[in-house]
Amino acid sequence: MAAMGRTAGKKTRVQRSEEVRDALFQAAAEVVGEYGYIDASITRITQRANLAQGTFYNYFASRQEIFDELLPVLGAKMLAHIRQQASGAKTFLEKEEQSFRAFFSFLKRMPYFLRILNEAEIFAPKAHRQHFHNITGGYMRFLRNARKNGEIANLGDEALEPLVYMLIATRGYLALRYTDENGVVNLPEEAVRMYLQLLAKGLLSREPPVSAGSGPLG
Amino acid sequence: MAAMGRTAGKKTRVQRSEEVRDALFQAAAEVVGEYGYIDASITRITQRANLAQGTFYNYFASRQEIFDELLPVLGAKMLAHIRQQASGAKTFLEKEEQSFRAFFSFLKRMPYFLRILNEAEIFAPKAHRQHFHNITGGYMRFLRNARKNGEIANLGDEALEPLVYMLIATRGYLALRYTDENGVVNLPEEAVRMYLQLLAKGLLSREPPVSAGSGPLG
Amino acid sequence: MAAMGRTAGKKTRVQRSEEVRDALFQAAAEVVGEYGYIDASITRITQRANLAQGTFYNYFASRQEIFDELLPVLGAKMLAHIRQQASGAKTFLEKEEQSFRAFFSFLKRMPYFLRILNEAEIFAPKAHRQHFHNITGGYMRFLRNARKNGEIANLGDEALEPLVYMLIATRGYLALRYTDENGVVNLPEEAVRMYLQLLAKGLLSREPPVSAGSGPLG
Amino acid sequence: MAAMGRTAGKKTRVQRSEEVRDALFQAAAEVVGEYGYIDASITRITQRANLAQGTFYNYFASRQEIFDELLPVLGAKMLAHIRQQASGAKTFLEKEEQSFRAFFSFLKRMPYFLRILNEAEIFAPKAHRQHFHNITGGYMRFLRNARKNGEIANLGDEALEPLVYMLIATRGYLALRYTDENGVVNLPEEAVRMYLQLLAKGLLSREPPVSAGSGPLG
DNA sequence: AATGAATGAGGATTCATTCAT
DNA sequence: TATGAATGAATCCTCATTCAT
Repeated sequence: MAAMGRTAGKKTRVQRSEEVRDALFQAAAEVVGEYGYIDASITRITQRANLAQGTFYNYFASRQEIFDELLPVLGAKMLAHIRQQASGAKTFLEKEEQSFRAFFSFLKRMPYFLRILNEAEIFAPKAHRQHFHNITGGYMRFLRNARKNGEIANLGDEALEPLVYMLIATRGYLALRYTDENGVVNLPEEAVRMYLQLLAKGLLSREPPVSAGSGPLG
Repeated sequence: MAAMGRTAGKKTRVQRSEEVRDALFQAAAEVVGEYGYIDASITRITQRANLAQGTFYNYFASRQEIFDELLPVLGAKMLAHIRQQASGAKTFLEKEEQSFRAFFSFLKRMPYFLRILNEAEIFAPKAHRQHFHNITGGYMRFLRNARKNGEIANLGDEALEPLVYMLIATRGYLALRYTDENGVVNLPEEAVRMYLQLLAKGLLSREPPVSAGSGPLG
Repeated sequence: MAAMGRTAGKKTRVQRSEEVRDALFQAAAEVVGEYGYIDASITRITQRANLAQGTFYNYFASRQEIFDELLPVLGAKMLAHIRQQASGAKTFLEKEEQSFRAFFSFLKRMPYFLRILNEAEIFAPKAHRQHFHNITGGYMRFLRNARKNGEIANLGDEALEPLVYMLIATRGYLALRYTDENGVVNLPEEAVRMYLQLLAKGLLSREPPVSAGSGPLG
Repeated sequence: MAAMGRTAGKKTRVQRSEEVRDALFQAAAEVVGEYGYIDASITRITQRANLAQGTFYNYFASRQEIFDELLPVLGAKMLAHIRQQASGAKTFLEKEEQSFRAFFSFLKRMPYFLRILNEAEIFAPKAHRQHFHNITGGYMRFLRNARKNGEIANLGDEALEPLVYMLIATRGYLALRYTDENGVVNLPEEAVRMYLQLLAKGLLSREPPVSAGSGPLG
């Protein structure tokens, strides 16, 4: 009995501890998503978690520490979501489309992720670098594979890397562009089509041009 | 002669005033470039400009005011630079290349611009929106023109807009990627080629694929 | 017992909190009394209370907030004191005398009250208005009562109101007049007599005048 | 001719100097009247006078200096006005009435005076003391005279002095009471009557009282 | 482990005053 | 003498972090 009680107690204690930590984490994610890192004060975070200020420091050494944890944890969830969504795709383009769409469906489910991701570059640069490393690494592997399979042009790794950045950049900016004031993202189909067409065929028409005007920012 | 003297004297007064304002502006740009908006304190800015703290408030009503001025002013310089660099290009692709390269050569000349631009989204959101509006507007016009001339595929405006975001996003992320710890940007030629190839032909090989592996983030 | 202990512990926590708040309040009252609102900086107040500056903001949202609290709290004490002192009086004139004297004996006990009261008109206008409202309201009721009882002349409320202002004004100015450089008030008996005589009989002699000189400010 | 010119020039210069000084003084009076001493910044004062900030210090050694000058100068004007208005009165009570009314008619003409007067106690205490000394001195002489003439009761100077304070206090508070939010004073006739009745006969009814209620602030 | 009060460094801003022109 | 820019001291307030209970 006593043993059981102790065991149960210990378990409960660890569990409880994890629950508190999770509550803080979740609160931090929401608060950062709503107010941005800059206004994500310990007060706000602990209030949202229904805890006292001091409790925070039983679980995280500093404000920065929880900031640095946000992106890795949520980024992993994002990757898992995307993988799962894209798992059924066959061809290179199909996979691209599925994972492209999955990124946006993830944002729909976790509206605060976009802000956490964007602002991390400034407020959690280390975490941001790490996240990018993960993302680009995975993407590189995917492209190398497609290259090996002859699905995409035979490009060197030096070309593939900037390409990866382009594709990731694209997702981020489009998300920003199509997020409304309530933080809800709504990607138009045209954008998906355009993205895929760019990948598939580029932009140029097959017809000879008529004449040239001014430049892109001209 | 007396008139000249007076004029000269008055000019000097106004001139000095402008010089001080410019010094503050320049100091702010550098400090924000180095430390980010968040750590760009009035103390730092005025110290760098060799002025007393109070002097700042003779020229700007608040810290936010100078923050809000940074991007518009420097953004205009960027546009001027790009236009000038791309002025000789003839075809759509040439213009894209020139202005693409010009963006990076501008960053070489003004290393602090990138950080000012990136962080403005958070710290000077109004200015950032305006800047984006300018940039995307110009880009749209350019693409419409190319479309009219038959240089690019006949896409609707609903497709053009996401495209613009993709292209701008690309520049920003590549700049980030190829900026070293000293803030110096160094874009490899491979990246330029890749960018242009994507625009010109897309990614797909003309050969039939062998098989498909995992997805892009897989 | 455990319950008692817990209760006691909790009490102590709350108690200490109240002690600190009181210490800040008391310090603020003294500092304002000595230096005036304008020079009652947070630094001075917290130093006098032996607390860190930041502690102030755990108890008051702003400097103005504590300023706004000074008069209501001390004003209530003044009223309590006066009521208590005047409780034994029977006739209208006795009551007037007792409460008149009580005002000054209160100032003896709380030398800083006078300055807090006077300057509140400028630095805590809302509180000052409220205080005046309280005071004049009570005075009006008192006078109406005396009127009903036939103790004083049968005057309309339109006459009573300015009268109330006259009587209150009198107290304030006499306090000012008879406060020395150390902030100690010392009302001469002659002043009390004069005050009561004015109320009782007015100024005029019952003899016919000889002749008239210049005016009051002549 | 040259001599005349020089003389004229010199005169003009002195005149001009005085004009500027007056303009600053007038501006200060208005600004203090509108915003209070605390918000009467050099910037505001000089702006209202259409002069540069620095010009102020050619005429006054400090902000405090002009503050200290406000009340003496305007106070003298007030006295002159009252004397003039009350010059025709014959009896003690007539003189009181006339000068009482004159105080309020002066405030009508110079709405900013009341605030300057009231706040001077805090922001120009020396000037305020001096002003009070002047006022009370004149009032004392007036009362002594009336006493000598047998117009008022035969009171000692020790009684007369508090009396003076009561009467002056009365004016100040009634002015405050009957000034509307636009700074316009409007004294009801009832207040004048009450004031004069108090002086003439006091408050008490000639009838025996019925019973006694609570005290004045009870 | 939870609490929440105490701390104090740090930063923006104001404004009287100085001073070179 | 008029100007107005430069100065820097002074002050309120915020908030991450510490620590006693």
